[in-house]
Amino acid sequence: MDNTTNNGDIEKKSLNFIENIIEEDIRNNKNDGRVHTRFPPEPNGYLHIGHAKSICLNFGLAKKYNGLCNLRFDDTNPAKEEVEYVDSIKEDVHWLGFDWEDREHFASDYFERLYEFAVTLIKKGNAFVCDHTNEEIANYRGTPTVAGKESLFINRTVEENLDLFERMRKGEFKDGEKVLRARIDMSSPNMHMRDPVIYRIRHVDHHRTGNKWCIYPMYDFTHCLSDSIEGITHSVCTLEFEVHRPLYDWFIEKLGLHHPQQIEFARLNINYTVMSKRRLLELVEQKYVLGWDDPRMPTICGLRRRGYTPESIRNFAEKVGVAKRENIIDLSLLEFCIREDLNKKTQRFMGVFNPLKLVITNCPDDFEDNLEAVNNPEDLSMGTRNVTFTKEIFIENDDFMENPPKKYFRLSPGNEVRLRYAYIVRCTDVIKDDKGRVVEVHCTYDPETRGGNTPDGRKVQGTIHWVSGKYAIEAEARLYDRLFVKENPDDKEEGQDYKANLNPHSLITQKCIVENNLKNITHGTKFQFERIGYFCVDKDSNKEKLVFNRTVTLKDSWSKIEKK
RNA sequence: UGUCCGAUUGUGUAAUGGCAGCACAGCAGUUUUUGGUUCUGUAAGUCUAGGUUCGAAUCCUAGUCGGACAACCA
Repeated sequence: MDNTTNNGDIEKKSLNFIENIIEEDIRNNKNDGRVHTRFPPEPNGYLHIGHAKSICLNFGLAKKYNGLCNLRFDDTNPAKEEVEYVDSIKEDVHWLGFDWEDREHFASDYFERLYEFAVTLIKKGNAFVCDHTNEEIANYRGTPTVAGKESLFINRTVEENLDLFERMRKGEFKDGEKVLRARIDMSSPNMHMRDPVIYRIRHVDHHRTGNKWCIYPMYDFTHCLSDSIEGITHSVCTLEFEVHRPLYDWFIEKLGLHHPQQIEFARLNINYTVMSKRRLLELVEQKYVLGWDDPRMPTICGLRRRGYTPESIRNFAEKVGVAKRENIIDLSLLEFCIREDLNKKTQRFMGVFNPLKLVITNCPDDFEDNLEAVNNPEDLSMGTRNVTFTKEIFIENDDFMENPPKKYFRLSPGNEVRLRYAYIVRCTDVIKDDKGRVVEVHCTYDPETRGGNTPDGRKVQGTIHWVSGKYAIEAEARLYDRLFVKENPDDKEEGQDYKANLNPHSLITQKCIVENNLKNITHGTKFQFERIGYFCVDKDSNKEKLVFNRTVTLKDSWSKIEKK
């Protein structure tokens, strides 16, 4: 793709290594220049942001090269798979913004054809039925440095194998009694080529085929053939499948089928979180989090509930790049992507999280003033709203200091501060309780500064947010932070596991008081509390009780200054 | 002590034998009725050793470091 820069030069946008391969294939008219990818999840868990990278890659490649991308469920292990997961996966892929149209496939749809392929392999002498136990097979396989030994059943005749395989299908044998194996090379340095099992007996109902089958094909056999059946051209997967590629190619070649090219890239990792299905499942099952969609989880549904947008995740997937090198992405990049998106899109509101009462002493008790507030300074077309100013208001506790350090721009005794969209006030008195804590601040307001303007041109450094004591409403805020305290959750003491690094403060629930314009806000709405962060309305929210999730804080350069 | 893969600023990612660039993070400023945003500037990198070449991050050799592989999981 060519981009024109400011000075009119044509700049070649750099390609990742997969795009390079594809463009080379197109130049060579391989597959008649067709590009067809697929996203092949196993429905045994919820999708996470690592899958999002793969989804964006596969669908993105198809789109970029005018090709197609299929959604295919790799559902060959009925013991672990459920419809619940199928549904959530479809929902998440759609939510991310991708459409597989009528190309929704299941490996289980191919069971009959896969069976026929296995029969062909047997007939060609490339597969045999083996009676060894699980344990024997493992022992015979050898180790990466020691060659394996051939199965005692490797020399069965084609007829015997055919008969046995058919009887396996008919259910004449118990689980584990027999398997079908590919006949390759027990001394291969690649463990996957040491006569791998391709069919096993499992008398278990499958979520789609019910009790039709009691033998199920293994991944290596199923995946390449499913790709081939669907006419996939580029089969993109993660690095750990690199050693499987010779097997992938072996099945395709032995059966003489359309040959997709498997290409491996490095999976996504992000610091301060975990990304394996096993661990995410563990966090859910052992109740370290509240569910798959807990906003602290790196799952797609968790990020969605947290307030992330599909655009921000797609942009993130773009920014992390695609390569073969192992990588750990800074969480700050993800945060950058969501801030960038929400900054442009969301309406601003004011809310106070740690309230301090502020009384305007020079106005009447029933003073009320409706002030105009800009909804989004980044997008004036989003209009304005009214906020009501009253004699008693609340400000953030942090926005007042009795003995402020240098460079503190907010309220302190004798000093002025601007109340956002309202007036400039000067602190005249501080009321304390018997323990010496500040419980109330008295100010005078300057009526000439309505709207926060300074007609006299005077400079007021600080602007703080506020809510009316009379009109503000209460809400629950759920403040989320990183799930783990360590960048690498595996960085742990001897004898502990990664869960010891769970952040005890990853969720803080607290009350806040917010402007009453938020009263009728609906589930899913995203907005910014000025000077605090981006929030969204949680699904637990209702008319009686508003619940807001903090998606991400605003960048906070004051905290850096403060530390110095 | 096997096979395969990888190694570029703190983190990612480009440069396809010809000026090591971009983003995030950092730092210093600018602008600002959000200590947000914007804009500007700045520091920081080719794992090591040989070789090929006029010229090497790129090609070759050896080493070092990291990862993957020994489910009837995917």
